[in-house]
Amino acid sequence: MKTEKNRGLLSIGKMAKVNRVTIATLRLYDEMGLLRPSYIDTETGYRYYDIRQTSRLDFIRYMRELGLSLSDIQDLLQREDVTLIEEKLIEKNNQIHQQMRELKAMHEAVDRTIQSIERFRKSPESGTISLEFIDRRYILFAPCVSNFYEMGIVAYEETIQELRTQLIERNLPQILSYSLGTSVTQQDFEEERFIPDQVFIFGDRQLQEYGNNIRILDSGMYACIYLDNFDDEIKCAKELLKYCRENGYTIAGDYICEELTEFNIFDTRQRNMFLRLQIPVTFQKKT
Amino acid sequence: MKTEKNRGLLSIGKMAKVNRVTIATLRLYDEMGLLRPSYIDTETGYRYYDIRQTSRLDFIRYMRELGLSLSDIQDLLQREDVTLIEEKLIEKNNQIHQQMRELKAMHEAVDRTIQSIERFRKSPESGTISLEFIDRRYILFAPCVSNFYEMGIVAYEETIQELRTQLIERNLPQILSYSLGTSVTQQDFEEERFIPDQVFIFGDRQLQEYGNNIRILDSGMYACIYLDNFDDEIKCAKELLKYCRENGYTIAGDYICEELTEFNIFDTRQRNMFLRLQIPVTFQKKT
DNA sequence: GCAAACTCTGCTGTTGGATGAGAGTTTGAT
DNA sequence: ATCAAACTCTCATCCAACAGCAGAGTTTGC
Repeated sequence: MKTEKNRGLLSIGKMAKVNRVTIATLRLYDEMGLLRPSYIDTETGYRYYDIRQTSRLDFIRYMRELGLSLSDIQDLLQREDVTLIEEKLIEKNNQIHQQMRELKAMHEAVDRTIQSIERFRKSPESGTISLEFIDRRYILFAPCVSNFYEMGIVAYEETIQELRTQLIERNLPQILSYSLGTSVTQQDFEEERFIPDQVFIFGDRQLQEYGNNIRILDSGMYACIYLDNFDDEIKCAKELLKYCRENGYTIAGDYICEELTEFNIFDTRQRNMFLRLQIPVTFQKKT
Repeated sequence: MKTEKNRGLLSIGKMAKVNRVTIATLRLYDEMGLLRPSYIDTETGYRYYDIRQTSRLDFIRYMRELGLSLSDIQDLLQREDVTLIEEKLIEKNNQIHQQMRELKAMHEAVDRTIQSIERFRKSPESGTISLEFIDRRYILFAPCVSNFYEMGIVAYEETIQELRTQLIERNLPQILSYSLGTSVTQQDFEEERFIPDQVFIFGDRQLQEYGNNIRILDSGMYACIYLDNFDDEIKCAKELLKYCRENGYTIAGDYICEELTEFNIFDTRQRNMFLRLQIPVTFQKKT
């Protein structure tokens, strides 16, 4: 009934429509003291807003977009200090830079995972032996704390924990977005002693920035064998070694087991992996 | 008391520590069926996990980082379909690109706001007349729907709504991060008729990509007067016109009122603005 | 054998709203 | 003036993804 006091003012619904917010939001802001309606009908409790209050609402939404909480905003509004706002903005700009870096890292991690899936899908049949040129690789390694060839998969998982710790220390994305590898020293391998030396992840050039425990696997020809079962590793590795000897290849470095984990999530009993065992080799040049 | 069944398994606390999650999180995942403990003691209800379950937990956390909800993840896990996961990852990569763009836009918006505050802080005293070179500016405009010189500030706010609509249509950041302006056509202005022609925001080059309602304000010399009160605009504009005439400047385009809004948030009764009125001028070249 | 550390269930709290019930109010068309 | 439609009020509940607590029971290590 009152048409005197709210002349030129907007009902909550109109205010909401004009500013593209919901009525609930306006009520919340009122309750929190962020944006009090210009006039409230004391009898009906109806809220009426002044169109000029849009600027304050703008401010609130802008600060929200910048990631400030409503109570932070309330604080800013109460203090009426532009310098403080400027500080928040500058801080926000730094945050944005940080977020951009994180986003980039995430992007790379996702790419790696996609590649890994593709590769898994297209890897050759189990038992296939091949001779491949493999480009230089950068790895982040940890020494093996237990012999998982003897102690089984649980020991392997424990060993990986150490690697995980290193990833966390370096603020790197978690293990799932990398492929894993283990090595046996050349000497042990040639004498057919399967003693794990290192466990590692394969990264890219940028890994070099992360200081310790980084190693480069040189580019070159590798004798490889593919298999899909952790349990057959030693058998296949020996087969590969025999193959190298029969063909007169010279072993040129540590034995490597590369693990494309795919997603070992559907069966908790066993890692569902695909392995590519690798022996770096060189050849007698024909002179 | 039971030490048979949980041999080699981890209590919830150890599992939490190893994976750097909280106990509460593990309990939640159990409840939701995302990660059921390997063994539960039926008498005590104690949960025991297998170290191999870390891989599943890894997956959950990886997907969480990618922004999937727990129920989405549950879905993925139940379907056991790697293709689906790959799709999600590709989708996520697109999202990341989008986010990067948004972040960049936000960064620019924040920068603009900071600049605006700085400028406000350092603007000269009210009433100051100056002659300035102003560089080319890009504006996004809307025609004025009402004469706010006659109808007052409420009409002005209504006019701005139209501009706001355009910003939203173009997915541009909200009004607060731009400075506003209004114009009067050269002819009207010279004949001292204050009829608003356009209302607009000042943007940057990129604005050109946004199609319609974009206009360029040419670079050149402008006669300017600063003031801090909306109500004095016409008075000051006339003064500025008089000044131009007395000095023999030739008016070379539309009259512009640039509004540095600062933050008009602390006093809801009135926009707390700082205005720079501008008349583009040219001079008789001395020959 | 005993204390310390751990774990259980069930509850509440968090943020920034969304949604809904049930009652009352305003608006616009007749 | 009337009546329905549209609007608004308060109060309550719900969301996601946990965090934290209380009070009771359990395991561990010395």
